[in-house]
Amino acid sequence: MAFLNTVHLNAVQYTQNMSPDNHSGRHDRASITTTALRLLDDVGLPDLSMRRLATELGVQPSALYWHFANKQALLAAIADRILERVNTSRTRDGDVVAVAHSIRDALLAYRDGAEVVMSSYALGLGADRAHAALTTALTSTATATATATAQVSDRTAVLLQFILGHALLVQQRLHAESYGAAAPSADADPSAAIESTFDLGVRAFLMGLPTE
Amino acid sequence: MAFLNTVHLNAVQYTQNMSPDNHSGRHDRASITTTALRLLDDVGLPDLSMRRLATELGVQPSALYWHFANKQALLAAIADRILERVNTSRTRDGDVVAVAHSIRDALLAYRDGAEVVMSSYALGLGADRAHAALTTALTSTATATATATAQVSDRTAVLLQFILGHALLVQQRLHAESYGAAAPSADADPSAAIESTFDLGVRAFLMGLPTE
DNA sequence: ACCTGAACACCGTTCAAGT
DNA sequence: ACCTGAACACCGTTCAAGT
Repeated sequence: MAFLNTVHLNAVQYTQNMSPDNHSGRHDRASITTTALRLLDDVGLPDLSMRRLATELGVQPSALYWHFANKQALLAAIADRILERVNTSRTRDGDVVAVAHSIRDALLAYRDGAEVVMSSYALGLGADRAHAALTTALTSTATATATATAQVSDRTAVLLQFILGHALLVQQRLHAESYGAAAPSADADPSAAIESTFDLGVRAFLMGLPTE
Repeated sequence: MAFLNTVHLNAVQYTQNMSPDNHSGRHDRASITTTALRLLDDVGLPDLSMRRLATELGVQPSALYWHFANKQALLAAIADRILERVNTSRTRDGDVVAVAHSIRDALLAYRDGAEVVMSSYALGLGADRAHAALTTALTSTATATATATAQVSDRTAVLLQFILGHALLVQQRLHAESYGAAAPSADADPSAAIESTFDLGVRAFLMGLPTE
């Protein structure tokens, strides 16, 4: 449940010692991405427009198109940033559950993070880090030691699909609740149900793997 | 693989013997939804605007707001229509795999169908039919006969998340390919890999269920 | 190298007024 | 009951021109 409390409460980490809204000097892809990620977390994806980001940066909208080919390219850079949080330290010992949780937490750490990453991933951009971490963990999993690379690739896709689908629904439900729409399931503790649902999904997947 | 060939090739089924683009008489929610679904399949979600739909109907954009409160309400009606294809005949004998395939096929039968249904489902609208079919099938499954209703609800959510996540990625990848973007996995036969990935996911889920 | 200014072709939504 | 006409407050993107 802890992840639900920290949503929307990110302190942006600056990679440079430079103000994100650089009203004096010029901008580059990194600083623009930093400001865009903070803006995403503040206002959400529907309100993250190129024009609004330009205003935030103290620049004309057209200036952004010198740094990024289009809005989708900007979103891919944001997706990369979001997944930098994925903890790759436990991938080597094959702790698939831990990696799945790390990816899930990275997606939920920023407002609409799952949607941004999913759309970029579908376009073949942005989710390389998550994909690689899962593949490494699955490859070194005990049940999969004698498994062909093609099958590992399939399993990575299955797990990533579940994680993305799960995070997407969680965040869209959060968004729906903030608009006062009624959720279909009338559970007593929805956040606990969500947490156990995620664990159930990941473990069901792992237990269902053939042990040949 | 058959489903991939029939994507984008829908002949719209008219529930009334009435032209969908009713340029003479007046419109109602049903006829507007029919035209909107055809337009969605023709041009895709990003190009399905209220203004374009109004033009298709031979009407001013503002006319649509007499029938639907806003665009989201229209999309929920479309989501309901898409899921009318879900085959509910096999839910009673607990064939979860068949139901999962039926939902998947319904989502893939219209362009961007998964995205429309997912966003509506997250808002608590539109996916009741899919949710109910899965719940019925899981309840009458052999491995779940002695399972509490709360657990069935969790499992329904897990499976639906996987199905929606899977269909969403498949369709976004189709969309990406039409724009010439390179997919990250360089598989020999991607459509066959997708099909087996889906089966793997559903079966892994079912085999992972406790048999208590 | 990086940005401005101005334009193009669009959006969703509201609301008085018509029939 | 159903729709028009007109407006409001926006979009993403391009491109010549500036520094």
